[in-house]
Amino acid sequence: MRKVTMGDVAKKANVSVATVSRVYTDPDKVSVAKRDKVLLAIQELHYQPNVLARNLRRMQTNSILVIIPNILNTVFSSILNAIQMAALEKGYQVILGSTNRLPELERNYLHLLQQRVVDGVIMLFPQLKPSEIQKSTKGRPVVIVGHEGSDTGIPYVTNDNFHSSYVATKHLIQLGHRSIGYIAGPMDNIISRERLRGYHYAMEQSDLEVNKELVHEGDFYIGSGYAIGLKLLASANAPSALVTASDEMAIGVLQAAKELGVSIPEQLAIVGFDDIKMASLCEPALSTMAQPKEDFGKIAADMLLSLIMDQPIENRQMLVQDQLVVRRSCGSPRT
Amino acid sequence: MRKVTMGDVAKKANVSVATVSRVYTDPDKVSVAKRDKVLLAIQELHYQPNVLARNLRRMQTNSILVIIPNILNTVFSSILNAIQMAALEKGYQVILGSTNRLPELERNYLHLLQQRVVDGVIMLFPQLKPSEIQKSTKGRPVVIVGHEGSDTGIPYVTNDNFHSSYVATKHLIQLGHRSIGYIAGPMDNIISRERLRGYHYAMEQSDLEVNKELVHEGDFYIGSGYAIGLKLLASANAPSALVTASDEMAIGVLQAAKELGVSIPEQLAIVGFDDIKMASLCEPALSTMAQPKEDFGKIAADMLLSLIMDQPIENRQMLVQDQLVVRRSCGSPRT
DNA sequence: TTGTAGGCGTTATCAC
DNA sequence: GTGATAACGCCTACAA
Repeated sequence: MRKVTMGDVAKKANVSVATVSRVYTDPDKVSVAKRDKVLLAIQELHYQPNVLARNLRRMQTNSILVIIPNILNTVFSSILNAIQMAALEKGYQVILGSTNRLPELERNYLHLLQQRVVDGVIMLFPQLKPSEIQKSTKGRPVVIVGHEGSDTGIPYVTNDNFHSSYVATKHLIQLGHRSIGYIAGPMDNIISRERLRGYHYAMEQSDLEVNKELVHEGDFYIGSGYAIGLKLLASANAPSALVTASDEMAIGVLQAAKELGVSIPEQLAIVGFDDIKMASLCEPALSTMAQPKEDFGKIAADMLLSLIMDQPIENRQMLVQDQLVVRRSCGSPRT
Repeated sequence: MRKVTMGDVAKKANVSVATVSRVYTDPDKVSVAKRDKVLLAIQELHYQPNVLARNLRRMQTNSILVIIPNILNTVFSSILNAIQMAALEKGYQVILGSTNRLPELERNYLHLLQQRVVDGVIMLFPQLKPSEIQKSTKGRPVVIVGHEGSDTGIPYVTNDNFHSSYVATKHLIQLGHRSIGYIAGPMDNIISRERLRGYHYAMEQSDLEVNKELVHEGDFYIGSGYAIGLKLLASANAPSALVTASDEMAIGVLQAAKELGVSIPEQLAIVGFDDIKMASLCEPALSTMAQPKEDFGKIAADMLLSLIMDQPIENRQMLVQDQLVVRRSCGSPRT
């Protein structure tokens, strides 16, 4: 069974290949009679257009690349999922680019854009700086999620980590806490730094002293939360409340607390960050700042597709709001 | 800045396009002198081969499609991740096909294979029957993960759900339990049925009666585990142990138990299925049957790539072993 | 409305 | 080892 091409269909339907092509690209320009003949021939021959040829001719692939730090993290994969849904709707394929946070891999993937393997790229929480991204994409369609584009003009959608962290800390202060600790993410990460700043600002605004011994640097993962939690809770002046820069670290603290017999939220109130799936299922359920993951994905996809199709974008700088999800771990007002 | 093509490079290097092409595809056939000239010209012009043209000419895309029920589930996404790593190593792109378990979407995605958008497909736990898959792929490269290919000859890699469920149940029996309940997955799912069979077989083999009131059908998700758990634990003849067909349902039972003041594992021993991330983090940590997710992915990818490259496959029917991971939730031997 | 024909940029098959 | 040149299958002026 040889490959059947447009020529075969044309012959069978007694028309030219142009007419067959038009049936796909612009059916209205074909008379009903011929259209039906063509459709019939397509059916009978089980013809499938060859997308490779079409791609070359149109110089596009109908696929986009999503560069993502790690698909095992539900924050990232939720965004990815939203992107895929939006893309599917418009007939675009999604190519997966998992980087494990290696800048080198990000660069590699960006290559696919230059080689025209994809029509556009969405970068989730990239390691590369916007300026470098700009340099290696040369004006081709890119959207950044989770960071600003600085002065490159690259469209982006992000949340405000400074503000969200401020809100989380403020919530604990309003519950009556005065000795509030903080577990940060790695300091080479801008998101970590922004979140730490938000904590500091909230404390300062309420005239609360930040005790340096209550502020530690973790790595976002559960193990560091556990280790720091053990240290923090065993010390003489343990805090009465804690903000962590990720839910995983908060859950690590939960485990440490359980081990030390520290009851949560009575003896220690906690607010995490991210609203991963586990946050609602752990014991006690974790209060947390939730990013609007679906919005992130949907907005980014829409932006990118507009870029690809040369449609105007209303707003190239989108800011979405995180939401404080109050569960049991932060307790009720202190008396 | 116009697009630069192979012709431009050829002109600049004073060679034919054929030679330029060879520098990419078969460098050994080009004299060192000319090769260097070409390489230099490529550098100077910042030439990037146009993959679209290459694809058309070679009639391949260097990308594979992974059809996956849901990327938010860590069992699936771990496999996807392993596939992506293996594919990347061999220069293949991974296209994501999330279906939310809709057979209709699976069919749609399979279309991409016929249209040559991808060189091959890996289907993770497909809804479609092997016979239907065979029909719509017509001998093009496909690999199934998690089900057998029945008599279609489609290569597959799967685990033995019957046996694994047998092992899980047997473990509880050996700990001294005699009244063992079971929460099954949806019965229209073959995996659910196999797991249920394994439970029955283990009971039978040990001359234990299966009490029908202790066997319930859930939907794999946490909510159903919770609901069934409440019912089961409140009843007069609650079991002393429980096997669930998924970790999520087991965690639902954990929540129900906490609410009812039933202590785990003392009053109820539990073994789950899947070893999702939460299993090791919940309280108490969950004993569970773990699928070898990395193996699944790696094997499937290697099979598919062999298929694509027309290399012989050692074994088209691969069986991998699940592993019982013993944690606290199943307790110690009864006295 | 329909057909003709010239690319799209690469690779592969020939000769030389 | 190297260079012409003909595909690969489709799309789209342009002409009719």
